[in-house]
Amino acid sequence: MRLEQTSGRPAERPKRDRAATRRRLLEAARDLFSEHGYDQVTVRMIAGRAGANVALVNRYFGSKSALFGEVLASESVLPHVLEGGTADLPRRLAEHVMRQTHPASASPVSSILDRSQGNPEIQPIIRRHLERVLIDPLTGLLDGPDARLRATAAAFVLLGSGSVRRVLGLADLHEADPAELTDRLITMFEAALAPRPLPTSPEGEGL
Amino acid sequence: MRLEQTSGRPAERPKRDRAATRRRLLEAARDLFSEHGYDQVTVRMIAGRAGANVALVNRYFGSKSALFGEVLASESVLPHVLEGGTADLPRRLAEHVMRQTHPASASPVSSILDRSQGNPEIQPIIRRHLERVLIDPLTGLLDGPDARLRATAAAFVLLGSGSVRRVLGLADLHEADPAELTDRLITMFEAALAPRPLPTSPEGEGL
DNA sequence: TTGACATGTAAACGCGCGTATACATACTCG
DNA sequence: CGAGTATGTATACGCGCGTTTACATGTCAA
Repeated sequence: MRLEQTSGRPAERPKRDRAATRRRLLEAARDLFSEHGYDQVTVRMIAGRAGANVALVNRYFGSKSALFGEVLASESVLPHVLEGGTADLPRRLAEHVMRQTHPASASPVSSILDRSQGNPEIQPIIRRHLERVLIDPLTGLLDGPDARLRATAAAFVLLGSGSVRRVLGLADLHEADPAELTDRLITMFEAALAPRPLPTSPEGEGL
Repeated sequence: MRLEQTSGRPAERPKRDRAATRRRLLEAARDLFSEHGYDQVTVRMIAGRAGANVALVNRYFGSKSALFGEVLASESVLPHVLEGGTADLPRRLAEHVMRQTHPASASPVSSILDRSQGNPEIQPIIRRHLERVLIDPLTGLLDGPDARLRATAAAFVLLGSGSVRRVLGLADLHEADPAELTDRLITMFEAALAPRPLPTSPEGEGL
């Protein structure tokens, strides 16, 4: 009774294509959430961009927040950053942050998380996603004590760069020498992730 | 029936007291914005807590967003953190972050900024405030090159800790040894603020 | 005392939102 | 074909929001 075709060959898609419409809605939602954040995007905007009717959002996803959850579930925040062991991890994290400073290469989910943190309705969704794709894998990657704390400290920098991008804008970041900013981020991630806190500089080292 | 005639001493406040009402509205707004963030607070909630009529919000402040701006302007984010030179600065910043992890001692404005970053209507207000009370003073405090970039890198950690608090919650932070987390934050701020990027660890140092 | 003004109140406006309902049309298959 | 269903559409509901308007009442000076 479903749309399972009984024949072996792929049937011609009908003009009315549930799967395709659903996919278009999901992609439209991803793009819009990524650009404007959850609260600023209306279901009518999503339907409009997908070329679909508003009611289909609720028909296919149940609610706006459920659609948001599906968008997050369908994407991964840190594509390859967490693969490859810990040797080069601070550098890979730093380069990930640098990548987010160019909208063209920023990952949609990073932008979504940057821009959608306000609404309490989706806070548990965001929290679970962040733990699932960032905190938990990163914790698992780390040896030594306090792995979860160290992963959380690294999240300070990752999420903080998002706040800075959104609130302060990209101008300051683009004026900087990318190599130097990368190096600075690497040492910040090293300080966050080190098994034990790194020794602090002698007081008064000139800043 | 005037009991209090005009006299030399400060007259009794009238039952209808513009200044006091305004102040109550401002304080109610500060508390509510701090607890729930801009979007989640309605002008009716503010008026209710202040024991005032809704229309007075607009009469005295013009609009909800203007009231928000006044709240920010009336408070300082980093009370004494930026006073006292650079010698102990990373430690003072780290301790400021630690203080925010206990709601009782968190500064209202930090909470407001944590929770109100989504709405584009107030984004310029937040941006200006953050530059005025954080980025600019911090930049001025730093010697050496790239002062503004280094201040921005420190803002990564400051704002990131806010995101983590709001999204991930305080549980992970409270489970940690405060002294160790403080030390870790100190080294992270040192890495952010150092005149030149600190040397990176030899690759493969065990994480 | 009285009239003008400052302050506070009550009620509604207009809007956009997420969502639900009732209907229309394309497709499938006996 | 023709019934039955999957898919899409048009429209409205109900609500809460920020804001505005019209009015009431306390205050103070002349």
